[in-house]
Amino acid sequence: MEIDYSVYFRMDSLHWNFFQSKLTSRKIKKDDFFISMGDICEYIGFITNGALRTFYIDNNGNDISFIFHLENNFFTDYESFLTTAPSKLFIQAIEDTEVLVIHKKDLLDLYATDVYWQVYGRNMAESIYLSAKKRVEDLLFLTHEERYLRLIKDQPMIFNRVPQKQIASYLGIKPQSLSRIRKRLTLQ
Amino acid sequence: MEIDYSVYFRMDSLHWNFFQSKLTSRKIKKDDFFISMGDICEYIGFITNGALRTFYIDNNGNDISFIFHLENNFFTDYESFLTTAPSKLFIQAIEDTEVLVIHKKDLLDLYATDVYWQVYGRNMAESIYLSAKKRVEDLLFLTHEERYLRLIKDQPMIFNRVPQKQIASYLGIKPQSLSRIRKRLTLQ
DNA sequence: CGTTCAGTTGACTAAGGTCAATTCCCGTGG
DNA sequence: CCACGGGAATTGACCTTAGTCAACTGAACG
Repeated sequence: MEIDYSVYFRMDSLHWNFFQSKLTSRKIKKDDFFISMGDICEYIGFITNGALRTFYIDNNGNDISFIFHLENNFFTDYESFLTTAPSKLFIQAIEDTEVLVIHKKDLLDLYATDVYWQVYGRNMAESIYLSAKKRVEDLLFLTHEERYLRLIKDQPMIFNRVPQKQIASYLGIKPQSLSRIRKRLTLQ
Repeated sequence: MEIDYSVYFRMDSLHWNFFQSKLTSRKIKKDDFFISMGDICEYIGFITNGALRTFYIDNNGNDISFIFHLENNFFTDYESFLTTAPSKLFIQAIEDTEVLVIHKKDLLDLYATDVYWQVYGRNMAESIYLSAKKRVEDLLFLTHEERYLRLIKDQPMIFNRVPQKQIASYLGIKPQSLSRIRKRLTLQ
């Protein structure tokens, strides 16, 4: 049984059939990297199975989670992809993962073929922007505790799949602090 | 003497001439609002003179600066513009300000006319994304003090033009804390 | 069975938040 | 021109919370 992913890509079946021919399937074993710092990211990917984590290693060697990607979601280092600059981050498989990827060259070809793909590309950039803006709002408005509670609400499945210290760095705090926040909440 | 803004818009003169015909000039007096919370933002603007500030009022009534816009830069509530949802923020003139604006309808018309404008729109979305991502990185990686120093480096002119408490909220701290950080730095 | 690493907990330190008083600056009106 | 009022900025005292360092627990895995 073949799963129809066109709904996730928001394409009608005509365009999907064409688009699908540009997609390559790839497996990434748990703990393997899709992108390492310094690489140039030439793909946009979609997870059909498994999970990835995007993270930074900062100047002090701290691992800082940027995004958790679960199945049926897109991922890429969009900055490196857009600017052809060396990536500042890592994308690593949290579990054995299967992805569909499209190469930048193929996407640019599509853009050149038909306005439909230009519109598609613009919508993609716009929706990626909206998620980044939401992240900024979270970081500006919410306390650490509120941020934790929101993550539970938005991505509850994450907590079964990634170690707590990686969640802590996503929230911008140390593992010890997250542990204390959790304790405080259970006592109430 | 008429100033040629085409360089800021990154357009060749042919497209600029056409685009310019869609632009409207508007004056915003100091302290007046370009957008208030609840409005739907239907314009993308460019500042030819003066300065604007985008900010939120959160649930507790706190004023939180989101972006400072100086002359020769674009501004909009891109989220409201894209989604046609009521704006969550305010855009207010810090000084008497002159702007050029294009209406969403006109921009969509342009998109429909020529792939050139589709590409233009995609590039715009992409570069807006990159600035939001940079903001996330700042908020995730830097201490308050480092964020303050980076702002001095990136937008030094801001400090002459907006009160310190508005800068504090941009950095995610209280005015008292910013005052103490400044003091700490002068003592060293 | 022992090693390893994540998570928890404790004691202490550092930093920001809160509340309040004071000073400074600037504009306005007498 | 001066006096006053109001808001911004600073400072102090105190509180709350996160960071740090270290010890301990527990589960996973070889």
